Amino acid sequence: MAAQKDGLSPNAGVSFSLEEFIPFRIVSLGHAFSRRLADAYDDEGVTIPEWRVLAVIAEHRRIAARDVVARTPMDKMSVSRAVSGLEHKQLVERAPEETDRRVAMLTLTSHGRSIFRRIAKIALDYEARILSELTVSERKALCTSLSKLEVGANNL
Amino acid sequence: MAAQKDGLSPNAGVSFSLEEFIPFRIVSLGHAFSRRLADAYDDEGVTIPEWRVLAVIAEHRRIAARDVVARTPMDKMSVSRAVSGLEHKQLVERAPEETDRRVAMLTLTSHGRSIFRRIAKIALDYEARILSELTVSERKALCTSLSKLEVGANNL
DNA sequence: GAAAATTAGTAACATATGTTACTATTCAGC
DNA sequence: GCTGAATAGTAACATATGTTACTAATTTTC
Repeated sequence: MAAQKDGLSPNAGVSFSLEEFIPFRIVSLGHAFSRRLADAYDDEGVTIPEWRVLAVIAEHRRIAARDVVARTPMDKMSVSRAVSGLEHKQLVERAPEETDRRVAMLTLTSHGRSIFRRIAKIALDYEARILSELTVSERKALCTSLSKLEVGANNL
Repeated sequence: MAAQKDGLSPNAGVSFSLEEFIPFRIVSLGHAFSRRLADAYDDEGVTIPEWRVLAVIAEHRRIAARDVVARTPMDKMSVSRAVSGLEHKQLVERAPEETDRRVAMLTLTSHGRSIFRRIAKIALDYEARILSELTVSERKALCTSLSKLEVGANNL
């Protein structure tokens, strides 16, 4: 199991195992979550980026697209596309801002709110189920570690 | 900060904050890692899926494409494409298996090994830097929590 | 207060990724 | 040992995502 260090080893001098590489494990875990949650989105006819935008608008009630960009890892093009899709499905409304006509404030329609609630319910249930595998102290440790990693990921 | 529970709240009855939703935080963290590590791949002219395949071959010395599929969250088409790319760049060689001519065994060329070592070095350095933000016990707890979540993500 | 720089958002293009269906080969059952 | 199911891998297509460059509105600077 220990890595060979002789010159014949394909990875001579570097002991690297993808399956033990933490960033890879975290990315893979994220994929697994996404795949699982996709069922909930699909059932409601909503894509992943659309769901994210929906959730951010729901949380803030009224928010400009650029502020959605600031609160997610999505770029402004993804947000633009997601908003168009949501508007088409009549889940979101754009209200041009009088004081700055470049920005449009986004709000949910009542249909948008009910879709949001249905997906959020499923998402929270799923989160609760997977977290229930952890002890309370493990859960707390995970949260603080995630916070530290979030900071470090972008600054180190 | 507490969610309103009256009927006027856009998320009445559901207290959901995307930024606090653990699966979302893990996906976002994965994106941040990928973005950071992409610099190392780009410098060597290798894509993310190609790097993953490279790493798995390096670890096993000699492995069939289907077994790469089994060891990563990639589907067989992604692996097929990555292998083609790596073969084109002469980082990987395919050797048709005599006992079953459907499968081709993959090995690294010496050039492939040196590229692998360079990227692995950068990746391990990056991992070490971000993990250095955690205490030893936090690191251990993270590993066990990740293992539990990996199991739960696909089964719950 | 006009010209230059900045910002919000989108269009158009290129690239990447997922999906379906196919070929070639091997395996299983009879 | 022949027929039907299974497997490894890929081609061709559809969809999604990232990138660049643009428009329109606003702010800044002189």
